Formats: sequence, C-alpha cells, structure tokens
Amino acid sequence: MPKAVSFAPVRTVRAYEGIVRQVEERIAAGDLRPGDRLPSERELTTQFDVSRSTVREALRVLESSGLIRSRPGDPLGPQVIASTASAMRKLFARVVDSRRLGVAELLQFRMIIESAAGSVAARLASPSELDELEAALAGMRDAVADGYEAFSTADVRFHEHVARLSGNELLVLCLDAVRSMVLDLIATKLAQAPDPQALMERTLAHHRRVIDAMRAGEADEVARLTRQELHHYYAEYVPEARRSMVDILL
Amino acid sequence: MPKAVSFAPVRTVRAYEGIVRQVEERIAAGDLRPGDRLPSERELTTQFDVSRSTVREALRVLESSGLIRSRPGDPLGPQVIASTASAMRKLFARVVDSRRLGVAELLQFRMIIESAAGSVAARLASPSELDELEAALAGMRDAVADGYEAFSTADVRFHEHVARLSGNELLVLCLDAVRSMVLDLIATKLAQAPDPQALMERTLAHHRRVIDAMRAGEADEVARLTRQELHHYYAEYVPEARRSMVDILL
DNA sequence: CCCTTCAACTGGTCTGACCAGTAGCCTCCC
DNA sequence: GGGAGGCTACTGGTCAGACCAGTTGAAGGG
Repeated sequence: MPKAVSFAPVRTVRAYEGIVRQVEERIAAGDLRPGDRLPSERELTTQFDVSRSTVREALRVLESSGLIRSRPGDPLGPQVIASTASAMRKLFARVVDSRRLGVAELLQFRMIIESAAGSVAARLASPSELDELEAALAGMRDAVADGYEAFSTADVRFHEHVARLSGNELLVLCLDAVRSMVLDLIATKLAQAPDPQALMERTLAHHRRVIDAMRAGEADEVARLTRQELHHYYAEYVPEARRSMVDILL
Repeated sequence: MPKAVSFAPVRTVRAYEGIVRQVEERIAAGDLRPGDRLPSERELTTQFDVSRSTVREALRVLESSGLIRSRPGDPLGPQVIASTASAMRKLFARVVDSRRLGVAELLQFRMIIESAAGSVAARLASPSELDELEAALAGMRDAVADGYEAFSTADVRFHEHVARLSGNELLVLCLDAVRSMVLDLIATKLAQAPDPQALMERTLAHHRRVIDAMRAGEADEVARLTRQELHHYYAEYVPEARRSMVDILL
C-alpha cells in the first residue's frame, strides 16, 4: 500500500482549551501547588485576554476534573485543591456510579493491583527503604492508642508507602483511587466494627509479616499476604452473591 | 466519643452540574448511545430553562470527559461519542503526560492487570465462553491475510474478550485505557516491525496456548503466558534504563 | 472592647450580540 | 436538463455588560 506524505490531523483549538492546558501544566510542573490560589475570574479575563465566559468554561473543566475549586464570594479566588491523584479519584467515582459497580469489583481490583505492587516492591526495596516502612509500621502501633480513626489513617499511609516502593506512579494513583472508593462505600459500616482492638492487632501482625517477607525477598508471599489481608478486612462487605469474585483470588 | 446525629454535607448545586448529571445518567442508562445527537445549545437552553452560558459550561465538562463532541456549524447538534471507556482513556492520557510517565510504567501496569484478568477468566469461563474466545482467535487467523493492521484490530478484540470474561468491568476499562495508551505511544514504531509475519504467527500460537490453559483451568499458567507475551511484544520499546521494571514481572 | 453595618469584592447566572463555520436549497447560466 | 455558484438559516465560539447572592474585612456604633 503506497503511503503518501502523511499529515497530522489539525484540530482547531478552542480558547478555553488553551487556558485549561496552561493551568494543568503549571500544576503538573509544581508552579501551582494545592492550596495556592488562582486570580479571580475577572482578573484571568485580562491575563488571558478572553471574555469571562471563556475563562469560566476553562474553570468548569478544571473543576470537574478535581484540580481546582471555586466558591462564590471568596476574595482569594479559585483554589488549587489537588494534583492528579484527586482527578483520578474523581474519575473512578464517576465510573463506579455510572456503571453501578460495587464493592466486589473494587475490592477484586484492589486485591490485584495492591498485591502486585507489594510483590514488585519486595523485589526492589533497599534495606533503607524497608527501614522507612518499618517506621510507618511503628507509627501505626503508636496510633492504636488514639483510636480506630487515627489507626486507619496510619494504615493508609503504610499502604501508600508500599505502593510507592513499587516505583510505578500509575500503580500508586490507581491504588489510591480504588482504595478511597472502597473506603467511601463502606466507611460507615467499618467505623462500627465489633472489635476494633482485635482488628488493629491483626493488621499490625499482618504488616509485620509483610515486611519480613520483603526482607526475605519473598515477593510471591508478599502478594499472597496482601490479598489475604484485604480479603479478611473487606470481604464481608461484598454482597453474598458476588463474594466469589474476591474469593477466587485467594 | 459521643456521636451526635450525623448530617450529610450540603453542597450547593450549580445549574450546570444538574445538566451534566442528567446527560451522564442518560448515557449510562443507554437512552443516549454513541452517535446520537443532543439538541442544539439554543434548544437545550429552553429545555433546561437556563441561559446559554450555563448550557455551554455543562457541554464543555461533558466534552472534556470525552462523552460528547461538538462541532461548529453542525446542524444536527452535539454528538454523543462514547461511553465511560473513552472518559477513562482520556484521563489516563492526561495522567500519563502530566506525570511524564512512559512505556515502562504503562507496560508494567498492563502486564499486571491483564495477566490477572486472564487468570480470573480462566477460573470463571464456561465452555461456551471459551468457544467464543476460540472464535475470536479464528478471526485473528483470518485477518492475517489482510495485513498487519487488520490483524492488530482482531488481536485487540481477543484481548478485550478475555478481559470481559473476568467479569470485572473496572478491569476491562482500565485495561482498555492502558492498552490504548501503550499503542498510542509506540504506534508508529510497531507498524514497521521487521517481520510482521513472524510476529503474527507467534501471537496466534500464544493465544492458542492461553485458550488451552484456560480449558485446563490452569489460571497461573494463563497469567504467566500473558505476562510473557506482552513482554515479548512490547519490552523492546521500554528504554533500556527502565527495562527492569517490566523484566521483574516475568 | 465587642458587635453591627456597610462597601467592595467574589462567583453564578442571564441577556443579547456578533462572527465564522456548515449544509441544504435555490437560482442562474450553460 | 444539469451542474456550479451563491444564498439562507442554522450551528457553535466568543464577547461585553448586567444583575444577584454570597463572603469578607474594615469602618463605625454601642
């Protein structure tokens, strides 16, 4: 098949897209960090030299993807609220409720990628990185006294730490998104667990075993432990009828 | 900690959000399918009883999440272009280039979830579903004659089929997104593979083995084969320095 | 000193306008 | 009669200007 000179498709760029792109780039580059403020809409109007409608279209897009938040009357202007992570969470949330997905899908997905992250981390982690993990675990142990909520926060930190050790940011982001979705879906139920003390103890023991397996370089064991722990922790919230989705991963 | 009656946080809903939600729901419910048209902006103005600016903010949000497309001058109105899948692809694309992720992260991620999907599918697939897979494989074999591009399309169909057999839509969507990102990143290079004939033959042989392993219920073997095939297919496009990210999964 | 009031913002929304495209009809010329 | 051209009635993209309701902080009153 003879191929003529190939041209790239031209897409006419709309004004608001340019604004979105500029702001996104500033955020990605770190010029704009969470908490920072954008100039007011009227001010942006002059900076970008477009009308207010155009500025607003751009802001709405940025807002819908979770990057900024604007509040009427705020003299400081729109606020940069987050990085890519929250955009990812927002999208997952949309997917989950538009497709009517439930805990079953989310938990299965989480078991898959979290165990994989653990297993990759086990192969890559240096002794000093493992010591940091150890510190995160110590943080959890300290948090036990402060009640379940504090413990849960420290626990999330531990999981995030493991994910980051995998060295794959995509993994980190997806894991963060799916973890927060799971927690959202069952937050109320989890807070009233029958015996939080026992749950916390068990979690500590599990994390202990994970670190040990990492030190021993037993990647598959780390993966297995991770799946097992997630299952133990969350499987009861999966409707009976779909339970097999998560059971088969054990 | 005594807990008073708990209220849900109120968020004042902006007009455009209501529009976005309604359209999203219609799409999710299947009332609006890809290819369908929305009324023109001016028409929507009267249907929603808001101003055109508000309608436009909603349309921009829908467009930015890949659900619709609007083209100036089109007398038929904005077009519904896709479902959640393209929204997911769009987000992944944004994440990948804002975080400057490369083939390494994407391929590692894909190897993880695609092999997991395969292994779940192996445990769940009924004989008749396996026959459908068989048909997809036959489709690939037929496509060999039509050249590499046609083959590649049929190949994607096969992979999608496997993913769907896992029964987890989240897996399907993520896989679709990451697959299309990988293909985007290396499309040009892949088209000029040195020996497409051999590549196609090898792919066919691999898929054959995957189906056989599925019939035998060897879930772990399916996972291993999947990782291996992806690695063989794409690893060369991963920069040398990051090659280990995908190597350790073998 | 605290509390109220007020003015100067903010974003949310609306109106009405103009432009540049598109598509289909309709005319005019061959 | 048939084709090529222009005309018309739409489309979305953008703009300017207006009003409202909310927030905030400073000015003024107790």
